[in-house]
Amino acid sequence: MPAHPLSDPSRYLPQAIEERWQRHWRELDLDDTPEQGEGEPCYALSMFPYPSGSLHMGHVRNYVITDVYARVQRMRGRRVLHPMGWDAFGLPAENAAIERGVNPADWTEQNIAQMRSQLQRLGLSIDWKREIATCHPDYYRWTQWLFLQFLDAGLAYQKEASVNWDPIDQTVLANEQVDGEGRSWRSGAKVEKRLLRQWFLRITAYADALVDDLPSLTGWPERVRTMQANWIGRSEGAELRFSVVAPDGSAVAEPISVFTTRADTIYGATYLVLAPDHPRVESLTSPEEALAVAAFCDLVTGQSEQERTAEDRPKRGVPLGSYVINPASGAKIPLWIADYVLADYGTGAVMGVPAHDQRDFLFARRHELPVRQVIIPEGSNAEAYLGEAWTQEGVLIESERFNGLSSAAARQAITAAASAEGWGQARRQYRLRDWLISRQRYWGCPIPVVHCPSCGVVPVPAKQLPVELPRDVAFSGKGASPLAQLEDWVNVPCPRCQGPARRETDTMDTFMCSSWYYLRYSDPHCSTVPFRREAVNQWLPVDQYVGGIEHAILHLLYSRFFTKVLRDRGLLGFGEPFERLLTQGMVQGITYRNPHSNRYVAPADVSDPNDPRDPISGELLEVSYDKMSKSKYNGVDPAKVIETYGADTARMFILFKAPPEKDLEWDDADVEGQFRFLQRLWRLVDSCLQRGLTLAPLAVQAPAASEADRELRRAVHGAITAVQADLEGNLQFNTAISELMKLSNAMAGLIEAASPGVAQEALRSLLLLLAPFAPHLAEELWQKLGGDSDSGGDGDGAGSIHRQRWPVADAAALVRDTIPLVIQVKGKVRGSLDVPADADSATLEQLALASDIAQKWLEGQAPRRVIVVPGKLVNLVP
RNA sequence: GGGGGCAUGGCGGAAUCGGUAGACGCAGCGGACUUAAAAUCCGCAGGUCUCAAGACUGUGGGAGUUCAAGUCUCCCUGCCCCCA
Repeated sequence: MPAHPLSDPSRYLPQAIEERWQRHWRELDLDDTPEQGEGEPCYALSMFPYPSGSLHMGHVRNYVITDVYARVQRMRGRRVLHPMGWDAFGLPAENAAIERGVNPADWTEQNIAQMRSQLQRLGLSIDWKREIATCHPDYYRWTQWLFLQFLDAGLAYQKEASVNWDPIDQTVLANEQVDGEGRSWRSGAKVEKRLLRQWFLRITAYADALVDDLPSLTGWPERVRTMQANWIGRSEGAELRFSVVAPDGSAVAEPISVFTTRADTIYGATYLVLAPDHPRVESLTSPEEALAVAAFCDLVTGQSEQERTAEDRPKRGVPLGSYVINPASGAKIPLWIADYVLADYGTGAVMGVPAHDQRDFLFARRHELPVRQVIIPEGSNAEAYLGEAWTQEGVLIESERFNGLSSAAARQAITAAASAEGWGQARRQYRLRDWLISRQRYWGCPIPVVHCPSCGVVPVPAKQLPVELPRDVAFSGKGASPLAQLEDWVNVPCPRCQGPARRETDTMDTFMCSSWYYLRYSDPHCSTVPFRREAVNQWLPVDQYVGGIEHAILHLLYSRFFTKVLRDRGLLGFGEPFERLLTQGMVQGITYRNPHSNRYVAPADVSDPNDPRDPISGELLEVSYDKMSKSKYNGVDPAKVIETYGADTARMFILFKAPPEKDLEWDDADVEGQFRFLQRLWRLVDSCLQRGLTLAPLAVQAPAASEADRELRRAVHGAITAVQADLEGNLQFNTAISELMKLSNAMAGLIEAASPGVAQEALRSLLLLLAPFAPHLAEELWQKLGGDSDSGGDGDGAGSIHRQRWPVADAAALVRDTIPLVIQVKGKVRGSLDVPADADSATLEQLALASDIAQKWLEGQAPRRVIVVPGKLVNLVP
């Protein structure tokens, strides 16, 4: 008769132990942040989630990675801050309000409660006493306070701007929230251009600092640094001024400036183009062209920036009827407007050099403008010119005093001449533009200013913060922001003159809220300032930040910007928020697609995974691993996995299956395999207990002498060394876990033959190494073995394995008497030989030459050359 | 088009400095236990040839440097990501 599973002590039942230990740890306040005491502070941070209501595998991966890091650091004696919070403002809450009539605040709170309890089942060592949510007034009060800091510093301003308007969500989007096809990142709608008065943060003022500090971020992936540098897009060039000839032939006082990185091509400029919304278009349009120009401007207004600048689109434009003078050659060239020139990029005007710019070339050909070649490839002649733009560097021709110069030399010479003669100067240009932060939405942080007819924009005084979101609001989903419709809330006295005034009804981009949350965790309940200087300077910069690559530009750039501004305001003692960054890969689910019907099939409906067939038509299905999503039926619910296998298996699997930065393919069979490993550990400890082996102090310490003892100690200390190496530098959890498997395999074979002291050391080390990865099982086995009775004299050690110190490898245990020496002949491995570990090169050479292997392969000849790599191999070259 | 990255068994992935390629796991195969199955335990396993011992071959393809190349250099092909 088999024993009842629950009463069978030889079975590992995670459900029976995990909740119990989680309760025990809470009672011990195990995860509290030690504000004082010994040990270096260490800040381990995961990117906080949006409280959508359900935890997905991407979250699990993110938080487990950070948790293992945090637990290892604690065991190594550091004081660790490991907090969690909620990026809680945003559109889904408001959409829920519109669709289902629930209050966004209530909806969000419910979701937070649900996700928190799901997270807690993972056994994360998070200090929940420091939990924050960006939608709570005691948090967003400080977001508003920080906004006022930006306002005071001249870094927040309002501007009438052509903005990205999302017709579905009825709101304005930042450039970063519009994808390459001109669609909203959230609704997927084609974005339109609209002219509205908006709030901006002057991130461009920090463009240089944001680029220049990138090389110092050595703990960041190269990829992310490159992406940020490209996003900022700094280029060195020149601003050149063209004087203007009005349609009636008269000179105009104000010249037009262009920015170019190719000042060397100035003699090739045969026309000049303004953006259709450039402020001078109207005044420089001749009466004859007025109708065509107005029609063209109308056409362009409806297009997104991406549409206008796409390379594969025809370059459309119309002439204004005015002319400008090429400042270098003195030639009179026509002035045009074209859709591919953007008003807010550079000066809103570009010089057209068709011979040396592909876009200009296409435009010139379409509109029959002259092409004038002024650069030739070095070593060629002018005749070699083909029917395409020559966009590379070369040597100047047809450029008067600059003929014969190289492109690089000419850029300097021409810029210097322009500067001396007053028609230009060197200039830096950025792709980055100011950050649009206004949102015409309810569920966001209100912008704390009042518009007064007599005083203008007046900041809400700090002591009146927060400007609270009113709770009772009607959500129709149409027209203006719900806040704008609340007259009671909108109408307030001006803080300065007390006259009637109106509140700002825009709320902030949620990226504002998430640009400083990592500072708040240092003292999350402080009610006098957003963060105390001593607290942030103690804990920050963040030692290890973990999150998805999708934030490589948005969140990570904004956070760096905030940090630098706050440093310059004297509020922080550092200029970069995140010292080390790990961008974890996606979790992908097995995806079955019918290539004929183009429909997805749920894995549960596929009866034989080795021969996947459509359950209806019987057609062969295509198998791939894709990002988990509802529409592909390929999602795996973390709650179900925890229910079936326990949190420890989920944690181990997710860490073992792939290196953290790589995409991870979820595979049920591999999860099963991971569960089996934990069961083997359980049985290993169980069999030790059966034989009376525990972690209780031994009365007599027998000297470790047997071969089994030496071998076991070698395995133990080899594992400690290897795991240590995997956790330093790049966090290689996958190989760390494989080392644990190797150790457990070795112990299964050796522990019975080992003496009690050595066996104890092995058990103890295995469990300590396991503790960060599978905290519940490690604790259970530790307590079963009576580990606390052997807490090594550390008074703090009692109560939990998680208060123990990380094991230290004993180098002496790794020493071997003999090692296998590889014998190569002409670089090919021909065999190996056991040799004394401490043999010197000369001895190794002699041993190798005397070996049977050498006899066989050298056929009695003396080798021409012998290479000895001590401890590794001997290569004999005949 | 520009920038960045990747390519290793049936699969996920290992392999500090150039030094025994394929650790660890999944799937597979064989065996033990069992009436049987599951679970568990033991073993095999890159490919080709061979009864075997063994030999040859092998890290996307091609060249090069080296005593020695998955690792370094150049070229090509394919895939992924970012920006256009």
